[in-house]
Amino acid sequence: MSGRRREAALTLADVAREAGVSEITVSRVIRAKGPIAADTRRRVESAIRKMGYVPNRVAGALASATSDLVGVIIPSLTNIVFPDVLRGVNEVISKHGYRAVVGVTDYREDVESELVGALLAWRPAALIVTGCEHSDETRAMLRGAGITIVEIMDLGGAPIDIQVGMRHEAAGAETAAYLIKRGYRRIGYIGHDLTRDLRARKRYGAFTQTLCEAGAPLAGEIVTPRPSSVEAGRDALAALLALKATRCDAVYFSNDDMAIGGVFHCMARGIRTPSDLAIVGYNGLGMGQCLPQPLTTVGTKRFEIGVAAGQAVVDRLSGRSVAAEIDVGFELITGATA
Amino acid sequence: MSGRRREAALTLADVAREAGVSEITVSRVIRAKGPIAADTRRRVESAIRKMGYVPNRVAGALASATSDLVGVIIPSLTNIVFPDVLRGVNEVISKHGYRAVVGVTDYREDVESELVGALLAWRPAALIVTGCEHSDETRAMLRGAGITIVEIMDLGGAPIDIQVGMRHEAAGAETAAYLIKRGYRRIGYIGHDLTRDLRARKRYGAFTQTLCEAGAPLAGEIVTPRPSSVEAGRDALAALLALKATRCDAVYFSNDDMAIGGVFHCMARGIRTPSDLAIVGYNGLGMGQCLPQPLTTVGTKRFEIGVAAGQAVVDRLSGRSVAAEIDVGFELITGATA
DNA sequence: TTGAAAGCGCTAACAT
DNA sequence: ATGTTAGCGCTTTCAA
Repeated sequence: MSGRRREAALTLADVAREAGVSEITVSRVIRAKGPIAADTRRRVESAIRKMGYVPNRVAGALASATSDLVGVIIPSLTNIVFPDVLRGVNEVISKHGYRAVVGVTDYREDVESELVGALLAWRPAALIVTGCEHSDETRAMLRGAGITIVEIMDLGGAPIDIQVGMRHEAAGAETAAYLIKRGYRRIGYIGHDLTRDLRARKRYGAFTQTLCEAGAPLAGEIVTPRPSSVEAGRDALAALLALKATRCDAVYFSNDDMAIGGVFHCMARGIRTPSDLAIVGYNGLGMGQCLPQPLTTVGTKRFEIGVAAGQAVVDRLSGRSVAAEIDVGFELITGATA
Repeated sequence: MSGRRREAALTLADVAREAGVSEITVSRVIRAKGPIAADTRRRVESAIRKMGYVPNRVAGALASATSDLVGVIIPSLTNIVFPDVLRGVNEVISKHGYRAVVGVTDYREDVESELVGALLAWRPAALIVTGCEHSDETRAMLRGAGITIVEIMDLGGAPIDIQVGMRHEAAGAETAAYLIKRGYRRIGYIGHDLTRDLRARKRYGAFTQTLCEAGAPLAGEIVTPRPSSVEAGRDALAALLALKATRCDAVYFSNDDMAIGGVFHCMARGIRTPSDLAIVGYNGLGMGQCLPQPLTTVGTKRFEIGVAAGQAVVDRLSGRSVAAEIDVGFELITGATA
C-alpha cells in the first residue's frame, strides 16, 4: 500500500483566491452551512466549477470528526445473499449521503478481526458486520469504537448494539417439521462448509435435532468443502444417492443454489420430484420459483435485512432511537418439490 | 449525513505517553517503518494492545497524502456479473492492504458522476469505473484526478488511463455468425433494458447487423424494462412465442439469467431445445452449464476482469508499468441448446 | 454575512 | 535509534 503522492491538488485556498473570498466562505458554500449572500455563493460556485475543484473529505473528516463512510463486512460475494444485503444497505444509506466501504472475510474470523480494525481506522459513521459470533478481539474493538454497530443476518449471542436478522435455528426446525408432517422419514442433508458458515450450521443443528425428536434421524449427509453453488449441489446429490445404504426420500440442502443443483441432477437422471425424491432448499431465490416445479424452500429477507440495517444506521445517526433487535423473520415456501 | 461526534478516541499521544516514547516512535512501530529497537517495539506494542488503540487513518492519509482506499463504481449488484468482478478486484487489492469503497450507479449517468465526485473526495489511491462511456463532467473529473483510473468491462472509446475488458461487438457478432452457421434463419432476441446497459446494447447492435448481413434479419424481439433475471427471461420468452407472426427457431438472450428463464419456460411447456427452439445466452454462468442440457452461451471472464483491474492498480501504485489496454477476451461455449 | 485563529491526529523532513 | 518541528486541508469557534 502506498498510493503515489499526487501533484498538488487544488485546495480551498485556491478556490478562495479565485473567488476573492476567504477559505471558510468557500467551505460554507460547499457544505451549504451558515448564511451566504446569494452573490457570494454564485461567485464561489462558478470558481469551483471553472477550476474543477474536488473537496478533500479526508481533511474535512479530520477537522469535523464526522464521516460519510459506513463500513460493511460480509463473508462472501460468491453467495448471492450478500450482494443482495449490500444492495439493501446501499439503497438506504446512499440516499442519505453515506457510502459503503466493503470488507469480505471469506468466512474467516482472523480476516474479520483484521478488517474491523482496518475499517475502524477510517473512523466510519457506523459499521455493519455479519453474524453475531465474533472473536474476543473483534468484539472488544467493536465495543470500544463508540459508533453504531449493526450485526446482521443472525439474531442471538451477546448483541453489541443493534441486530437485524432472523432465527436460523427456527428455520431449520420448521423445515424438518414440515418434511416430517409430509410423511418423509428417510431424510438426508447436503451442505457446504459448515465449519465456516455458522448460520448454515445453526440451521443444520436444529434440523437434525428436530428429526431426531420425531424419531426419524438423518438418513445420510454430504457436506462438501466447496463454497455453495449449483454445481456443488448437483455433484453432492449424485454422491449422496450413490451411497447405497442411504436411500433417502427427501433431501434438505444448505441453500437454494445447492438445491437447484439437486433438481438439475434429478432432471438429468429422470428422478421424479417429489415422488422419487423430495427436495427442500433455503433462501427463496427467484430462480428456484421459476423452475418447472417451483422449489420448496424457506424464503428469507436478504434485501430487507440490508434495508433495515441501513435504516438503523441512518436513524441512529439522525438521533432517532432504534430497536436493539429487528427480526425480519422467514417464511416456508411450499413449492412442488417437497 | 452527519456521524455523531465521537467522544475523544485514543490518539498516538496517549499511546506514546503510556509507552514512554514520542508520538513518532509509536507511528513508526505501527507502520513498521524506520529502525526501532526490539525493546521499544515491545513496549509500544503492549501499550497499544492494552489500551485498545486503533490508529486514525483519516489523519494519517491527510498527513502522508497516501491512501489505502480504491474506489470501485459498478452499475448494479443485482446482476451477478458485478459481484464477480468486485470479488476479483478485492481478492487482489486486499492482499496488498487496499480496501474497496463501492459505489453503485444503477446504470445512471448522473449517479455515476455524483459517485465519482464523492469517491474522489476521499482521495483514493485509484478508481475503477465501469464501461468506457461517461458524461463529459465525469470524464473531466477522472482526467483531473491525477490518480490511476481503470475502466472495466468494455474496451473502446477514448481511454482515460487503463482499460480492462472485452469487445462486446465482437461477442454479439460471433454469436450471430454461430447461429447462422448452424442453419437458424428465424432468430429472435430477448433483452433487458438496453437504454441503460450499454454493453448489452453493443452486443445487440452487432448481433442484429450480422444477421442482416447474412440475409436473416431479426425475426422478432422482446425487450423488457425490468432488470435482467431468470423470471424476466421466462416471461419474455412466453411473450415472444405468443407473437404468432414471429415463429422463431432460435433466440438470443441478453444474458444467461434471461436465457435460463427461457430454458425453464421451454421445459415447462414441453418445447424441446434445440429442435423446437434454440437458445443462446451470454456470460457462461456455472449454472447454465449445470442444466440437463448445458446452455450454449458466450463465456466471459468476469472474475478475471476484476483480478486484472486490481492487479493493474497494484502494479501502478508500486511503480510498475501497466498496459493501457487489457483484453481478456471471451469464448463461445457450444452447449446443447443451440 | 464574512473572516482570523487554532487545531483535528498524524507523518515527512530534518535533527540528534 | 529516537525526537522535534512543521504542516497536510479542512472545520470549529469566536470575533467583527
